[in-house]
Amino acid sequence: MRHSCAHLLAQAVTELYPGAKPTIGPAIENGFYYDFAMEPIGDEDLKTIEKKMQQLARQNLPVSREEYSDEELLDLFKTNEYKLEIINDKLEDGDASTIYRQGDWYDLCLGPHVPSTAKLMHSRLLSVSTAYWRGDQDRESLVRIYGTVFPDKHMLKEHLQRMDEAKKRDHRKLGKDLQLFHISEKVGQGLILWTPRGSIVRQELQDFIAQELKRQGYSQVFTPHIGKLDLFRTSGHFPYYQESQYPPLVERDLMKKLADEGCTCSELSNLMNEGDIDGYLLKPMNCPHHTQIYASQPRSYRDLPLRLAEFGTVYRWEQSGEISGMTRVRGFTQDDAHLFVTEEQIAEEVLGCIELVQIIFGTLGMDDYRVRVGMRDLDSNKYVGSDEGWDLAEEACRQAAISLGVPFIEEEGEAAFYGPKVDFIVRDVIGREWQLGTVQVDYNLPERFDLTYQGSDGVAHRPVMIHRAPFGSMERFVGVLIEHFAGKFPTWLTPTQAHIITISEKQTEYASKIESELKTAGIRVESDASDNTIGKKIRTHRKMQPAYMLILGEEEESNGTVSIRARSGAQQNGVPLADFIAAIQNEIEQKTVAPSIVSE
RNA sequence: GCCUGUGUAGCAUAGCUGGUAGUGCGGCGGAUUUGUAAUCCGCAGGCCGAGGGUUCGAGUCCCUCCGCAGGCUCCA
Repeated sequence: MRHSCAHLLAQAVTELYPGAKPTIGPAIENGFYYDFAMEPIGDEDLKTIEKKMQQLARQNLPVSREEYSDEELLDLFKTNEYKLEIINDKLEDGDASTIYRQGDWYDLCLGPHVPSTAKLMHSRLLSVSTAYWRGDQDRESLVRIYGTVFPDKHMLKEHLQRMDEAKKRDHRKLGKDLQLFHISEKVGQGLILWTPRGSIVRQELQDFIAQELKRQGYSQVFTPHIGKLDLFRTSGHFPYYQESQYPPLVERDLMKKLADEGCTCSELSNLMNEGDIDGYLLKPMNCPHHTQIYASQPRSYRDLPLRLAEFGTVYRWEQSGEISGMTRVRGFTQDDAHLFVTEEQIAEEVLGCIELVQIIFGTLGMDDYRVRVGMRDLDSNKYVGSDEGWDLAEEACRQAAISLGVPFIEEEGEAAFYGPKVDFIVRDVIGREWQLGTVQVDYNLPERFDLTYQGSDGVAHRPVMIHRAPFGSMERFVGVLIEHFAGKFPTWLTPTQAHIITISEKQTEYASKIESELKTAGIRVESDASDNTIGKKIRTHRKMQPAYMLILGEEEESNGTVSIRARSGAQQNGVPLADFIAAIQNEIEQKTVAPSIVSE
């Protein structure tokens, strides 16, 4: 049905814009799109097209399937080079093809389709954008129109409402409303400024994972934000990934000397690429630094696994058009760790990493994720390392994913250039997928840095590295988390856990007494003793989504109690302060996903 | 990076075919002292993203750049 509606869209467009050439128009989740080779159109044009589609739908044109010979097909589409390309590709593969016809319009298609256009009355065009023909940046730019269609009016309306609801939990909007982070044009694109409230969320998450790491025998390390170019030449990141790095920093004296010699920018760049001069790179990842910690001492098999963990901030030059909120940024902090292990330890250690991801996702109630095992693309040569190493590493990842006990898919070509990986992927409110946690096996870097350990046989062996980041990056993770909770964080994560609201200024003193007792108990609290009405104060404070509001009036003051108001509006009056403190401390300690002190 | 949109005070917005900026929230001051989703009055906030151009005159039209949004491409 969605695909049929794409046909209807193409019919409408070709009737309205005679020069437009339809290319492809598949169904996608919740809708469809169709790409046209035509002059760019705007949002207003969508309405016109939409009207035309309704008109065509109302005509109740029967949709029929027709078969033609190859020559006839080529003749039918002779004015549309895109369709010809498709037909020729199909002929090469030996596939037959059919066309579907409605009215005097027809399209190359395998079907199936709805019997008549009357089934397509309830559609809506959503947006117009562009795409490259066959997804190739070097080929023609096409106009892509997105739309959706439902069997009846009611379902269409519901779907559109759902989309509106989803937009309300967009982390970019909530991040602003809840004052969690800020992006300043003056600082730069894709560079996140963590404001005090957002920093609390991040710090709580970091503390949480640090605790788990201690339990699993990790060692905490710290490394600087830059490193010599040579370090990254050895790792293989420079100059081959230059496109996605900030340009290198060159020492002042050297710069001056080169300038005096009349060196041009391109000469400088060449000198750096060839290794004739050195400089420093903002680190695009933490692994090279960690290899040097490993190499700082002779290692024995008894030292392994050596697990080095760091919340390491890295910088990558993402394309300007790809930067988005907190989920795609240019500077971010990975909850990174590198495990140096023997080959026999790979399976167990990969499993340990994956369990860590599961603990985190479980604690936060995130169950809507998928697992992807990224394998190499056998046809590509962008990978480094031996085939045997890759085979072993891929098998280790596969086995770890299997023992995970959740469905996973293997995808060719999704591996890192240095090794296969297991990724945890979640969706944001708009349906886009983001890679969060990742575990990657790497035979390559130990080789490049010539890392060794002495085995029980007294001979030097090569360790294997495992890269892993259960959150992925703090920025992306918190961004996704904001949407996951729609800003209503669990008590342990929420920036302000209790907001104190007084009914009149008579309770100001009582409020500050309660406030200081809560603070002493380690509760993050905010107090409002302004002279606004109680209704107004509740309205205002609700917006910041504290786990609880404590309402204080004459009654509470004389009894030494608090009245607790939950986010839902549910309330419990006259609770002794000590009881509330005990309850909220327990909730924080347990990391309860949904605040539940007040029963509904 | 490419395409299409878009950019008005901290936030949300009005401003038609060009005549030199309104409103709400928030903030500040005052009145009020309130029992669960907006008490009243007053005040201060804008080089209308930046720069250039057309014009007697530009928030409005044109160009360049920057940011943002949706896609595309990319994501070691």
